[in-house]
Amino acid sequence: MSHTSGIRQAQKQKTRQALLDAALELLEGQSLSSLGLREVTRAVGIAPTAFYRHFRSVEDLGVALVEEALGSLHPMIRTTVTPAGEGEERIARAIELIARHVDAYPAHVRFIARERHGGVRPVREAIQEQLARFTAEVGEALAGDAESAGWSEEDLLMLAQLYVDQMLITASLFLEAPASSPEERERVSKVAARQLRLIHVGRQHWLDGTDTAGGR
Amino acid sequence: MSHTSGIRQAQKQKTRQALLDAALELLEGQSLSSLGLREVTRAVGIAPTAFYRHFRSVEDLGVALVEEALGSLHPMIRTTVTPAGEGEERIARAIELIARHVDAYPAHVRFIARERHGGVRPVREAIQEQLARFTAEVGEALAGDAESAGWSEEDLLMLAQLYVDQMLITASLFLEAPASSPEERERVSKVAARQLRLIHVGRQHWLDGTDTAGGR
DNA sequence: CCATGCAGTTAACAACTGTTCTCCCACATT
DNA sequence: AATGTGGGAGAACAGTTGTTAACTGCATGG
Repeated sequence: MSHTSGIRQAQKQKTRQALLDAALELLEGQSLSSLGLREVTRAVGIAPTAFYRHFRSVEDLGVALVEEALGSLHPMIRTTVTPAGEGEERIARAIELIARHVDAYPAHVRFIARERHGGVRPVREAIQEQLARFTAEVGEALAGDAESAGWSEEDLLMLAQLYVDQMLITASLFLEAPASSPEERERVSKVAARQLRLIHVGRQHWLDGTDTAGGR
Repeated sequence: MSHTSGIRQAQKQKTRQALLDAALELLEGQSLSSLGLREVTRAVGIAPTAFYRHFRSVEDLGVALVEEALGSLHPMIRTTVTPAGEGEERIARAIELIARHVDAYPAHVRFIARERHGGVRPVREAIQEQLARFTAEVGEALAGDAESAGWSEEDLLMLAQLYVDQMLITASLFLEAPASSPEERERVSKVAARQLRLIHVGRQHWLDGTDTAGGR
């Protein structure tokens, strides 16, 4: 069943995407739990009943949005943590990447930040699940780093969590910074850089007080 | 005008509080932007129109909730950062305090976490403002600490921000942890403690690479 | 003790919501 | 060329929403 291609299927995907886009735009001024089905279809220009051909409910659409939003976030996180260059340079590059991503997909970032603790259970859980996946990936990336020698897996994961949360906080701050003022954005960058630096310093001296030091 | 006391004023405050309480409870399953005026009055048991005697709109009620919620959070933050005892002990105590607070006021914590990035502008701004105040306070408290000698005010504030954010993240994690399983709560505590410890280590070595070191 | 103020009520409104059922017709299948 | 599948439209439904207006009764201040 279903030639995966064809004019028919293509059109369907197109309106489906239109629904997602319209919803994302409408969500800039409200939360998912107050987004109405009719509101979305009206924005797209189709009948309310057509909505059901694509999603069972608005919650359902929300979960789909999580996939889309964190799908676009996925490659960024990978690139951000990828080891290359010296510490200070890596920090600057990571923050630059975050800033660029927020510029490119502001609605996606806003959606994730808003619905991460939002009022719709299934969406919250979908986000948590994806973020846990990210944390695990960052943990693995960290494990391959020379500075992580001697670290327990538990500690690597807690550091990864720290990085992921910090990344989201920074992204959210960029989002709130008025698009017009580069000075505000610069201020956010500076603070975020210092915080990452402090975490980095903590990382370097994490094992200082351990027996491992005199073990030889 | 207005004897601040009297049967009249007392009753008014009472129903006002009832509205706030009812709203807070209703908000456990949705976001503020989808909370209806009628929904709240229905829960309290008064006519919809009576709502206007206390708040101009649901947004307005939301802002009032921010005051209430962060008012209750305020003393906790103070106590948490107050210097007393050795580092490791302070960390344990801080986390214990957070856990207790989440147990005591789960709805408040949920509300703040949810609406911090929520869909209602005035509420978001009220929360941001209060959090900025907290950050400043924590910054001052940090300044009075022996370990902060030689720190610039800028750095103190970025550290304070790190602590405040970390505190909210931890509170939110406690909230998500099923009330029934103490093992999950213990896991959250452990990770949070390690993260605070790492930040603390970073703090201790923050000035290591500075000229100040060879100044003697 | 009486007149005023004001928390709360009742009734009504136009607008909006999610969901159902029935229909249509362009496309895909044979 | 005939058949049928499925995206979308249309109308109608029972509820719900915020807000208005005019009201009632009681604590209050003179």
